[in-house]
Amino acid sequence: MTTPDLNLLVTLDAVLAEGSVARAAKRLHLSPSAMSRALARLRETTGDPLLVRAGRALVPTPRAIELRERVGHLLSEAQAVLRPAQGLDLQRLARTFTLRTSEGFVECFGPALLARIGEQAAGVRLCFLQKPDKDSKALREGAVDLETGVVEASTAPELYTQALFRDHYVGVVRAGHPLAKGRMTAARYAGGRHILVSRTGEQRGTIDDALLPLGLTREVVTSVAGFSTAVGLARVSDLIASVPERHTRNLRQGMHSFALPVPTPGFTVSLLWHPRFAADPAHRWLRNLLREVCADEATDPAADPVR
DNA sequence: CCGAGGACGCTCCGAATATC
DNA sequence: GATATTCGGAGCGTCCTCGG
Repeated sequence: MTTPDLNLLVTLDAVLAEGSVARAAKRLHLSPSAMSRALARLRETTGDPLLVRAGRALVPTPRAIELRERVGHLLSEAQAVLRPAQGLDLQRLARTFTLRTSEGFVECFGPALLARIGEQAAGVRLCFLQKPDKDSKALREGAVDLETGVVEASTAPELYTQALFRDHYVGVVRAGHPLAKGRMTAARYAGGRHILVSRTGEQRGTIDDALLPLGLTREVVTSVAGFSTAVGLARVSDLIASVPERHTRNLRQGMHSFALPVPTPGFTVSLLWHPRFAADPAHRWLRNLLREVCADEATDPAADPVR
């Protein structure tokens, strides 16, 4: 198998960005005919016309539209690889990173993360944003540097992801709650009054689905948009909150937490970022720091009272 | 083993032609 | 008229062969 001419990537990027053979030629300091020939080679290599005539202008094919962004990122990465290495000077690094995190992440991992940043790079600031939806637009546009969350089928395919830790649901009630004494059973759990956490306002969730095969239903008294609200409400009432274990570890202090008496699927919380940042040394440093912090918290045996 | 020289392929260019 | 495409020729690098 012959290696494709990688110089064609530069040509492809120029042609797709300009949408014109003449302008792409100008950009790369070639003659229009040379660019036309290069486009012909690209067409042969990709097996797609890439740009087709529409009146006087050329318009991109669906394949060309699909490639446009990918090629741009590939080139910027390749250029970063070929650039002379510039050591990352953390002492002098002055930069604000914007992180869009899942609920409870800041409360759980923020203190350790900020402490490490303070030690290593005092000029770095973090800006944590709420995550009202799963839309990847902010990452794509560069408004957000990093995101944490569960990777789903709807997650934008161009994003890079790395698993941070596994999490699962636990139940939590106030200290001295009747459920805090005795053995927890599915029937006792289902018999209580519950807080449902739903970002979208849905009236049932995975726990209701898990109770169904046991012939049980639970009474949902109220639904709230966030885990911290649910825990806060459970702290001052007789309501039961069912929340992710890792994300609410700090929030549940002084309360009674228990393993759910019904099997519910665990989930993996991942780090997500856009390819544009893949080769950025400062961004890479922050990604490593986040991974370290999450790994450390995961291996802290004193931190998990629920088994 | 090494250098010279020819064959070949690739890419470039300018000019001519096609298309809208 | 503006732009894209095709054509023929030129320059350059690589590969192969051959002689020293």
